[in-house]
Amino acid sequence: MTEHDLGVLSAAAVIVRKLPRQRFIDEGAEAIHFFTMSEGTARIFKTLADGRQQLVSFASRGDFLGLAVASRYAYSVEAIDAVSYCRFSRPDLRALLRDFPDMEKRLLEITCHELILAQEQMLLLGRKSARERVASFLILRISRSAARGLEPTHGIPVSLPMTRSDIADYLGLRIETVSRTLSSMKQDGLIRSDASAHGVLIANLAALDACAAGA
Amino acid sequence: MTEHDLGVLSAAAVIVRKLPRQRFIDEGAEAIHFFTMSEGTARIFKTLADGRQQLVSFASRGDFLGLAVASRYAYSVEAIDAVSYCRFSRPDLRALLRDFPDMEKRLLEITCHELILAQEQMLLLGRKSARERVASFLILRISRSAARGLEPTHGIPVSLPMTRSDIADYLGLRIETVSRTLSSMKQDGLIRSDASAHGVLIANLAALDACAAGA
DNA sequence: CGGTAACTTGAGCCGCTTCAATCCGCGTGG
DNA sequence: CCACGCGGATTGAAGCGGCTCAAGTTACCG
Repeated sequence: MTEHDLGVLSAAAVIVRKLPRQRFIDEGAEAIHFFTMSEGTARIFKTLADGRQQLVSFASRGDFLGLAVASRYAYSVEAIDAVSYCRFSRPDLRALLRDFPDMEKRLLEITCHELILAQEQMLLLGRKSARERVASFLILRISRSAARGLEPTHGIPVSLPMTRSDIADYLGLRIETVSRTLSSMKQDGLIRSDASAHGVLIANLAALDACAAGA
Repeated sequence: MTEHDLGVLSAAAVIVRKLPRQRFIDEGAEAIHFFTMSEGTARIFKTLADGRQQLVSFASRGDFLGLAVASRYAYSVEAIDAVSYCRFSRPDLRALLRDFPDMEKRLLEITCHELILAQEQMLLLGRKSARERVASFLILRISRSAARGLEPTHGIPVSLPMTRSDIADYLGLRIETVSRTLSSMKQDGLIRSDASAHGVLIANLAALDACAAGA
């Protein structure tokens, strides 16, 4: 979603702020609203009866939430850090799509792109080993991390603002496995520690890439 | 996709037939065409370098193939049984969308629905046990199997036209695990054998449902 | 500094995979 | 009509990758 679209949308929408851990979409609830993220990061996830969770994706600025063909939300969404978003009703969305026909095309493009990402994630969840999953995740995160003044001597910086628990729920692993895998990758010189646990430096991108691809 | 849409599309398209095992979309190839399935069943899948496969979905009559935001196909597609489909070029699709504006809305709806299915599958692949996966799969197949003259005394018939290998690749398991799980479900009275390996009868839907939901 | 939540590390276990041996169904040809 | 062959399915035994349970360690915040 472009900055221009966001502008148009926010004019018709209510702006809402949420603190970390607050939930603002509930899987199975009546789908009344649509949302576009304008600040922060949120976790989109599904839950099984006994509490097992699968994180379907991370949402950040520009992402579209509240997707539902039937009248109920297909997933829950919680703020990871401080989040703000635009909220608008289904009738308002319909009006917007009428007034800005290009937006429908864009919406289709976005949804197709999400579907492709979802399929890539199915490959990861169904067929990749723990190490391959973590490698894939780190590579995915490169684009999300501002590469300001990159210094190849130390490695490509990757920020991991979410907890290990979020990463584990995203990769279909347990937190211990994520932690162990990161340690083992440090051992093998693939990555290096950044300050704190919420960031790493990629020391050997080629090797990490090969690992992510399943080689 | 409705029968009416299929009619409109087939008027502008080339109709092609494929025999079992023939591939007609190649992951990574230039995405020149779009496709709509008109007969048979196909496997949509992604592949890793060493041959591991993840089946992303089964395609049958009315399903839309060739999705690609970038210019390359995101997955491969192969015929499972005898398949026929309509093929048309991207410019033709654009013309169709111009001439039938409602089709874009429908395309968006279809894609949203696929995305929701994909997310459900992520939950399955990331968090469900083998038994829960097979239970989920059988329940999913109920709707695909014509429930002609259902006889609750013998169980709800479910047809499994694909091989165990396809099921395994869809569920992120090995064929041996699928086979063992089905046997164990028979043992436990959840399902019964139909004639041949390509069909079962669901004997205890409630229990199977509970299992699929992770209870 | 104290307390808590997040992260790391270790040891043992379990579910799924791997490897291997049948078994079954079906089409083919003698 | 039956023997044969072949691909798919089933079953068995052993191994291993990721999970579970548990004990530290570190980072963060009052």
